[in-house]
Amino acid sequence: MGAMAAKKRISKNRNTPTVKDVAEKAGVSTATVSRVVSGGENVSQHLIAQVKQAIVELNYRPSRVARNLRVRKANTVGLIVSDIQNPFFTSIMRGIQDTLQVEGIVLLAANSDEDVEQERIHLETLLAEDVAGIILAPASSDSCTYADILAEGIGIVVIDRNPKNLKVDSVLVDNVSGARAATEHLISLGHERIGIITGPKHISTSQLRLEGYQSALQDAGIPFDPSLVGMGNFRQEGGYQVMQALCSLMNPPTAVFSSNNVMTLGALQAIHEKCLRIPSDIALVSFDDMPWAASLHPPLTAVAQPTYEIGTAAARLLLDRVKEPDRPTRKIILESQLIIRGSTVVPDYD
Amino acid sequence: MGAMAAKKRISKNRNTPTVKDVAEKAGVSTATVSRVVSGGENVSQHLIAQVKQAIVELNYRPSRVARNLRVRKANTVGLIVSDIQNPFFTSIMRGIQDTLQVEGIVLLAANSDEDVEQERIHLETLLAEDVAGIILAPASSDSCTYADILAEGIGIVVIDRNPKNLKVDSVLVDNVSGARAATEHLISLGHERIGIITGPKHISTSQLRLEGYQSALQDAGIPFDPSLVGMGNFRQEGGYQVMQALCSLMNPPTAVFSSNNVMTLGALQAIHEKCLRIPSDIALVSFDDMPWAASLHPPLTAVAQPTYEIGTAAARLLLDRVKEPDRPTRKIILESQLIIRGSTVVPDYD
DNA sequence: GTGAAAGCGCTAACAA
DNA sequence: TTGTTAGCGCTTTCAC
Repeated sequence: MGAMAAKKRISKNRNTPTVKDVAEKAGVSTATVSRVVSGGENVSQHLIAQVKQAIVELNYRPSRVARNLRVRKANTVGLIVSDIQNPFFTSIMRGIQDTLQVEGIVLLAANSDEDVEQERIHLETLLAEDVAGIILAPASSDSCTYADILAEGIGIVVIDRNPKNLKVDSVLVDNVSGARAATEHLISLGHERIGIITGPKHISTSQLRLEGYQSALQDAGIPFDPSLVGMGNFRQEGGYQVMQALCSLMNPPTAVFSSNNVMTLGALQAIHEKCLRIPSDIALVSFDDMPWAASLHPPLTAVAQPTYEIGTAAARLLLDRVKEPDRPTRKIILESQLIIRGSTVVPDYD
Repeated sequence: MGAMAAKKRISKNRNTPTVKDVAEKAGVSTATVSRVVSGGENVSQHLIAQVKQAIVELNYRPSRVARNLRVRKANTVGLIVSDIQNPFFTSIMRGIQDTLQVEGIVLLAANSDEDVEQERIHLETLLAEDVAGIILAPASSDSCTYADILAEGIGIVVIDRNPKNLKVDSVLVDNVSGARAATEHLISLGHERIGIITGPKHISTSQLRLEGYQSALQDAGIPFDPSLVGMGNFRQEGGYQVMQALCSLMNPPTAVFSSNNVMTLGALQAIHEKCLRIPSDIALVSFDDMPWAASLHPPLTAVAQPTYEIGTAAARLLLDRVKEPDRPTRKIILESQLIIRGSTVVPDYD
């Protein structure tokens, strides 16, 4: 009975105490410990104090995974993006984390590298990991790819891209109108030969941005010239190569719309190498506003996407879905915003 | 016995099948199912086939969390960085993920925002989440902050920064020599008034980079001028403000060393606003090489850190530590590399 | 108000 | 080779 009894009673080899240890130390049952941990409803003040002390003394920390197993409820959410290094996605991730943290949910982050096979592996892993739900920037536009995942009955929300016919919650940006705004801006400045650096055909955002570009041209009565369209790969080299090609045209464009942020970096390199001046020799607009855009010389005109909000909205949709699995699916479309800077317009000095 | 018996036997309300369901369907015990799932040792071909078929038919997927609970072994690792949006950290994260994925380990990523309190919350969460280990870019240089975490007996490796007297594995970059190389480079170009934008005093990398800067000056016999030292906050505005201040000096520097990538973005803005030319009016070197560095005009001279390797090394250290908790701690110091571009040197056109 | 006991999905002795 | 059983750490009826 001596409180000083030199009893080192730690369950198992690992030295982390369990409910059992706490119960023993406090002289109560594990049920009581559990009650105290979860708020102390229906427990006498007396025992609460006793248990709390034992908890402190043992430095007890309840295992969430054991709890989750018991209550059949996960507190993890999975995220799969195509490029974790792209500021577009990290900002989204930030929004997701901030929203989930409030609910005590942690994020398992994975990277598909735009590769359907990798994506599939990660999806499997996350399912096996018993996540509460998954937020996904799909690498494939083919909804069949995700058919069996959906059959799994797990909450899923797609962001940025939306595979056709996929019946899930989604958070998207109005790519068409964003691209149209960018193109119209160039047209309003008097440009008529406007190039575009597009992304891979199979990615919906590429298609939609091209669509916006084309519709702006059409509305302005400017004929569409296929030679001004260069397909990049959403990577830096892609932007570089396409821009080089555009500049080498017999009749090069006077302005270019780059439909993704990292391709813009490549495009800039090509422009600098050719010693062209922005915007006088060539004007440039980019889809995606990035932290470095304002630090360029001249600063970059860009279509800003509400990245952080995409993240918070997606997280919220997922939480709702988990709570209410049978609710009708929702599609949230956020607006982009054209931010005009020096890469298209020479600033007035009055 | 009819295979067509319309028995919908799914355990629990959630419709995901368990070992039990598979066992029942295959007409074997759960133990056999478990054996088949884990490789099929000591199971007859006959039953293996039977079980596998049941698994496919039910679309069974073993719960890793249940498994982990049973075998007392986690397959998650936690990562806490101070800014998940900083390319420096995303690249590290990439290295970590690529290394862990091979071992079937998934990453729980969290963001401390350079805030000790947030960091503490995340540490607690990760511990409760029963992670196998934690990779941490510490927000505090005070090792006391982490004392009780270490007492937890969990594997932990720190990256980028190293709190004094903290006995854990670490992966660091040689900040002093990196900063010295940058400064020496400027000196070799004939600069004598060299400014520096430092980070917060309490972050070790700030101190060390300042140290490298000072030692280079000293070696060159250039007196240290405190008015040329401006303390930023490792954020963009910080770099902007410090650069503005430096440029407004009676006798402004002819070159500046910015000791962190995002502050460099702010510095660039300030330089452009003042319509100064790089490198003729002011030369600029940055610690951290970033994807956009080569796309600037002129491209940015920078001290490149082996970010991806930091990640892989940290992951490897952690895996080793988990396997062998009592091994002596190791400190890995990686070299940085000065990449000379146009922001310090006008390229030759021969 | 409190405890005993069952069980979440899984694995690992131990028996057979 | 296969099944029975106990138990990982936790919560939650159900008795008392």
